[in-house]
Amino acid sequence: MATRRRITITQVAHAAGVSTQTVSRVINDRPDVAPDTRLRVQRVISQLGYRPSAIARTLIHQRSHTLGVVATGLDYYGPSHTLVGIEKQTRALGYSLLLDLLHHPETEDVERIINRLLSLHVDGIIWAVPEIGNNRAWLQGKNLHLLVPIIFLSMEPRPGLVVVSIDNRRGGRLATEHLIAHGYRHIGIITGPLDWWESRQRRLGWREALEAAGLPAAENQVVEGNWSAASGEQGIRRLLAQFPQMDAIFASNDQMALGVLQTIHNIRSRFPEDLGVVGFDNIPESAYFWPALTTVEQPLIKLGCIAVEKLSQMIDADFQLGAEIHHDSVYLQPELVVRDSSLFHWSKASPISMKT
Amino acid sequence: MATRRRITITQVAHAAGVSTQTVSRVINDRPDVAPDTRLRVQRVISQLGYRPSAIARTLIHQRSHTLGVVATGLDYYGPSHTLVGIEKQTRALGYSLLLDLLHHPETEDVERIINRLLSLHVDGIIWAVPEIGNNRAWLQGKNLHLLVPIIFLSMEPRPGLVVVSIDNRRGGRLATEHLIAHGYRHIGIITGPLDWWESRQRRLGWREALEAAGLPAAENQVVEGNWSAASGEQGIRRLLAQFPQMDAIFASNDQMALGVLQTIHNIRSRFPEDLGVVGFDNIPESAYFWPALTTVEQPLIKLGCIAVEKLSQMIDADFQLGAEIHHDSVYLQPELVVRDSSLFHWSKASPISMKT
DNA sequence: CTGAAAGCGCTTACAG
DNA sequence: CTGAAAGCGCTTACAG
Repeated sequence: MATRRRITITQVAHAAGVSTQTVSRVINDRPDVAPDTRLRVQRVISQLGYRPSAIARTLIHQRSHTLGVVATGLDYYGPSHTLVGIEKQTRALGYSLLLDLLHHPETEDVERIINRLLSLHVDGIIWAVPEIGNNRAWLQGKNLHLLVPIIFLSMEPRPGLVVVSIDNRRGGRLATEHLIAHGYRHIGIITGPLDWWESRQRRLGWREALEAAGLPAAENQVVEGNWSAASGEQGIRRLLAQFPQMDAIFASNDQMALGVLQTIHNIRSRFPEDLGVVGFDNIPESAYFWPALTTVEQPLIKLGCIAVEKLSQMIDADFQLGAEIHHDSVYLQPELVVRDSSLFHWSKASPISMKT
Repeated sequence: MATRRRITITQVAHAAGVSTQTVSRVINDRPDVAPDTRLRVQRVISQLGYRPSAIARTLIHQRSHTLGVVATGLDYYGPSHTLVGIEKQTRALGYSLLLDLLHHPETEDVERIINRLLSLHVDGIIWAVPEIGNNRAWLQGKNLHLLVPIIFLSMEPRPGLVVVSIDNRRGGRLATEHLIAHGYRHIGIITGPLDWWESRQRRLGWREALEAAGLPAAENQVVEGNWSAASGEQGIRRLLAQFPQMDAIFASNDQMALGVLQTIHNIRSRFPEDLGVVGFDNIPESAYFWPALTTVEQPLIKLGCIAVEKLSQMIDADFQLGAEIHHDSVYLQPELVVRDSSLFHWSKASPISMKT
């Protein structure tokens, strides 16, 4: 075993009968090498299968061309989709990606993770963990900037931090305004867990839309879910009890909306003639719910891309490779996707949903 | 800018008035350090916020404690769930994870990716890309073993390679046997893309079950999908036309099953009284489809964990840290999850699906 | 118990 | 156009 040996520049130099500097010049495409020398070296390189060590280069250049991403909840559509965007742009900009998943995003020991990332010389960090409860407390007193450029996803803007978020509040407003525009007047909400910043933002949007329309937005119209379809089911049952005049519901994600739809089918006492339903996320499945779900689409891939893009600019500025840029936080706008679930009498509809 | 400076061992040594060796001994918990020296050094370390460079250590030890994972399709449940398992076990074993996503898993230039991973000194690679068409051709002629330990997920076993897979064939059989046991006799299938090895395995299981029961498994019972709900819809429509006596259907994943369910609702000409439906994957949503979907659950987290576990053993053997182990390929067994969609007359059911 | 020397794989001045 | 020397941050023998 372990006949596995890394070919080094020294071996290449030796085999080609030149110094390591010359090999280095060839690798890095420097012009100051005699054409035949270059050719000879190149031949030896491909013959030996020489691969320059990025690790050694990191040590010299004090730059690893590696980014660290800290994420969580990859079993949900939002986080995994965001990660795809992050990875894509990371690669496009020539970086490698170190992945860290939190299993307890509210409580996990953040210190240890950052330390590991720093010991690996990452050039920057993407903090893709949702803001939950007090899980930003570790930011207090820390002077992160002095350690490494870092960009945050989906959290409340804070002075001194660069944050890229979806405008969840706007999303909640879009969903609710749509329902109002279609004649619904008694609109309940199943929120996400309310210690999530994003959940509160969506609820805020819901409330603003109702108030702007002069409609009630009372406590009995609100139920808290936990993003799961099961909590959507519990939510709708509770709402039916405490808000019987309800004629529409904004579920804060598509899974919970799905739970609502199934429950309506199962109960089939009062509806389903006239309960409007809007979700949030536009997961690929939602177009095939029964009825097809009206929902709010978030530009998640774009979110990941822009985060990496900005982080890269911060890094470059740090290395003085680019102009000094002012780094503002950014909000990306979600979009409403209208389908059958928010149109009156969808349950009777059949031509509406027919595809060819 | 760039007042950001990494604290080095030299600075710590200087500040503590000792040599770098002594600092090194303290960091690595060596016993041969005078108690007061140790204390003094430790204090300087935490005061300065010194973080030993994993990069420098990699160079010396010829071991990075980093694994590379090459994956794809993270927007689907299977791949992202598998990644969660991989990351979890990677962390548990003290490794870091370098993530590479392929955007064109059938054609992408694999050489470049492996080269990058090798230049980053990964200790091992997890190849979590499904086997599609000829996308294992690059294995030919390569002596990967000589480069780095590598483990493959979900592909046809090949001599000399270590592979960990879900037993998709068994899964297809489970699904079909279940339908047969519940009285269905004319069972169609919507397969995944047939250039996927996993799709073919699931179809094989379907066929075996039918043949074992003396039931027909003819070409007109088979339609090829592409994993999307939309292709499920197209699939069921085609099947209805070419296999009109069909009374049940095995959709090779839950998304396609969802497309089937919605289409049945939309058409509502012949059924839905009596079409049994079974999916594959057990995505969290499937319990809330209408009707709740019977499906086949794959132990994906476990798949990821076991892959990393085995890879780690291969690495240790390579470094002669452990005994020489014989590395067999492994099949993990999926399990059937029975819900309403495969029980007669589910569409009339309501008490069945009632939850409290 | 402690430290001067050499080296991991590479690159950056510097000298010729 | 080319190479000997020094160094990135750390550790491993080796000597005391």
